[in-house]
Amino acid sequence: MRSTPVRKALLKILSKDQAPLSAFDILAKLHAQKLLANKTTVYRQLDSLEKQGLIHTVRLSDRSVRYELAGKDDHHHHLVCVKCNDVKDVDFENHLSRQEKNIEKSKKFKILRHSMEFFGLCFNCQ
Amino acid sequence: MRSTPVRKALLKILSKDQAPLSAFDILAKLHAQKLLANKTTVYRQLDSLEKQGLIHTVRLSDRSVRYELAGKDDHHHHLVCVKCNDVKDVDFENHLSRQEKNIEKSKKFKILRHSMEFFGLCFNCQ
DNA sequence: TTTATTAATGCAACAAAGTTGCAAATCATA
DNA sequence: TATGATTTGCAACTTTGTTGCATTAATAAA
Repeated sequence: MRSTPVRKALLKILSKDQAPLSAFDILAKLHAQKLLANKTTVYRQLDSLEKQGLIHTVRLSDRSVRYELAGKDDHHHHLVCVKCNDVKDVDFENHLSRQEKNIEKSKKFKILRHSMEFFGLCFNCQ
Repeated sequence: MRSTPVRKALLKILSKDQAPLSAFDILAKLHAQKLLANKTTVYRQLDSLEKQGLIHTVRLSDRSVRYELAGKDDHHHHLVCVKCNDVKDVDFENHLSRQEKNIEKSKKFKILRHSMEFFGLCFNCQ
C-alpha cells in the first residue's frame, strides 16, 4: 500500500462525509478539487481500501453502490431518501439476531449476513 | 394489453417457479421452449406486467433484479443463497412496523417502503 | 542521492444489464 | 378482412464497472 495523492484525497473525502458516497460522487469531488483521477483508479483504490478493511461497500437494493469509512459502529442499516438520494445510517439490530435464529431453524438456511434498508423521504424532502 | 405468445409464456414461467427469476433466467427459459424472444421484448413485457400489478420486481442488494408473480402474501423478504443463487421467500413483518414508527419519529424520516434480505447458505449448499 | 523494484495510474477496449428509436409484424375488434 | 393500435426485433446507446497493457511514480536499498 502506497500513500498516493488519490488514495489520500479519497480517504479524506470519505472521512468528511457522513453519508456513504457513490464512485461517481467521489470522482466528482476529486475533480472539484482539481485532482483529475481516472475512474479506473478510483475503482481500484476503493477495492484496495475495502480489502484493507478501511472502508465498507454499501450495496443498496435500489442498485446504487456506495462507500463509507469503516470503523465506528460497523453494522448498521440505511435510510435512503427517494427524492434527494441522501443516505443516513440507522441502528436496528434489536430483534434481528433472535429472529435470525428462528429463520435458520425453520428454513434450514445458514445466514451469513443481512441487509436492510428503509426507503422514504428525509426531513428536507417531506 | 394483448395476449401475445411471449406474454403468455412469461406468465406461465413465473407461475411455475416459486423463486423470483432474473430477466436472464426468463430469457433462457423462453429459448429453452423454442420461443426466441428478444431481450427488449422481455424487459418491456416485465415492465408492463409490473405496471398492471401482475408481477413484482425484487431488487436485491447483491444488485440482482428478479421478478415474481404478484398475488399471494405480497410483502415478504428473501433468503438468498450466496452459492447457488437460489432465492426463497421468508415472512418477517413481526416487529418491523412498530420499529419503523420509532425510526420515523427519532430520525424525522418518512418511510415509504423497506427492503430486507438474508444472504447465506441454503440447505443444499451448507 | 541515485537506482531498482514494485505498486499505482491512465487509456482504450470490453462487459453486463438495461433502455430507446424506429420500422415491421401482429393482435383484436368492428 | 380491413383498420389501427400494440408488440416486437434490431441496432445503437447508456451506465457502472472491469481488464490488459504500457507508463509513471513511490519507496527501500545502495
